[in-house]
Amino acid sequence: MGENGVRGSARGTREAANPPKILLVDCDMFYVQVARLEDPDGAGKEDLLIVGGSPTGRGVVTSASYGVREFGVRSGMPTGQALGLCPEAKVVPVSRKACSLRSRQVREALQDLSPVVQAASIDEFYLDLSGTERLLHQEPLASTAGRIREEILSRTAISVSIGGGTRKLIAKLAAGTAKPGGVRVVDPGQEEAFMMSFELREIPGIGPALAQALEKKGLVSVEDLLPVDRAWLERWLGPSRASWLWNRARGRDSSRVNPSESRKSISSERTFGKDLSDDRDLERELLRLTTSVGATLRRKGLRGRTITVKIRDEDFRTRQAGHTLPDAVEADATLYSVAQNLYRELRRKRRVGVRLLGVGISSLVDGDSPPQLDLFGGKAPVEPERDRVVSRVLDDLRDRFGHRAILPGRMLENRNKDEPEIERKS
DNA sequence: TCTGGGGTCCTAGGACCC
DNA sequence: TCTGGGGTCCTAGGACCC
Repeated sequence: MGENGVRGSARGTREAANPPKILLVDCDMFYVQVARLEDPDGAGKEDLLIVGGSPTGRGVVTSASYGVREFGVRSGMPTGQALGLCPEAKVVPVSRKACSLRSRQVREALQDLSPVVQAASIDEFYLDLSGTERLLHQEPLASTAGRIREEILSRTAISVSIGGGTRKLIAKLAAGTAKPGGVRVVDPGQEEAFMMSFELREIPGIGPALAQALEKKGLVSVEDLLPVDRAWLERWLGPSRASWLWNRARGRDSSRVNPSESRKSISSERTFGKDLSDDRDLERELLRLTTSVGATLRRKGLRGRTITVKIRDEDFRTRQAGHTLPDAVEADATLYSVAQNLYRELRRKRRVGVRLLGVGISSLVDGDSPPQLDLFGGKAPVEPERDRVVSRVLDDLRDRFGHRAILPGRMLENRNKDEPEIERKS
């Protein structure tokens, strides 16, 4: 946090001589690009393209082409509303598989070009090029960024925009001004001047809630905030949030480019086409979601201790319940028995129609790390080895015969007769 | 036209231990 | 019989991001 006393520190002195060189590589309307690349004759030929959920159901826009954005369409907007603004647009579904594949290709290409790469999201990557001056023969950062952009385009067919500066925050905001398909670097020392061109709500970390609270105090732009008395800010927001905001508005950000951010949680959730009330229906969905979370968990070689169930009621009120086990687990049987108890507890408290159901797992550890030992060694394991074996065998069968082939027992009764024949993958 | 799905981080209160 | 703080873990909720 406190970035203020940096001037006299070792870091400050080092930086004055050799300022950090941070880039943010941001894929332009990523989901739209991927949809076009996957279907060059269909989506590839549409100028007005929306990627997202179905307009008749409860879908929202994941990403829209620039042509569509001119009509005021934004991501997160209900697809029906988007079509109201831009009736000519074509809507196609998101292909998560294709998107993660393309994302990985971009990341791998960047890793060939830069020593330190951090994936910040599916379509954003931070690069730290500090200390590469000799390697790059003192090439200006903007030229390096331009070369990286061209290289990524030719190797992955994905167009990116790149922002650069001495801080992640500066690089991120600069990338936003470079879109689409451009490069923008803020020179060292120009950070505060650069920040002056933004409204507070454009600063990453200032969302709708804080932006609105600031606006009520008459603070809309960065310029509005700079002269504000720091002590007043602390009385209003508390010391920690005040200092965060104080620094952000000045372009100060102490976070580093960290290539090895490990995953903290895995979850799966679903909004139903129509609200569900029947517990049998809901528990069947719960089982599906749990199995999906379990499969991801095991595929990544992880186990987890905390299981969470989330319900969004028909009135959009969201409730959550969680339980932490003494040992990390991975088998569907364990996950489901905990999830079912949590689900029933939530339903006992409030029984109305359910719009969304979700299951998550956190407190993750490597699957091969030893279980927590208790001093007397006599504790029964939370999860029988047999259950783990069963889950892994089912994972393997699903891999070979498709995920519809093996459904949990309770689901078999409800299998639809007109589902496609089981396909054998090569 | 009502509001997706995948995440991260922070806060605050209570339990529990020393 | 009464009275401490500090640290850590767990839980629920909420803000925020893409």
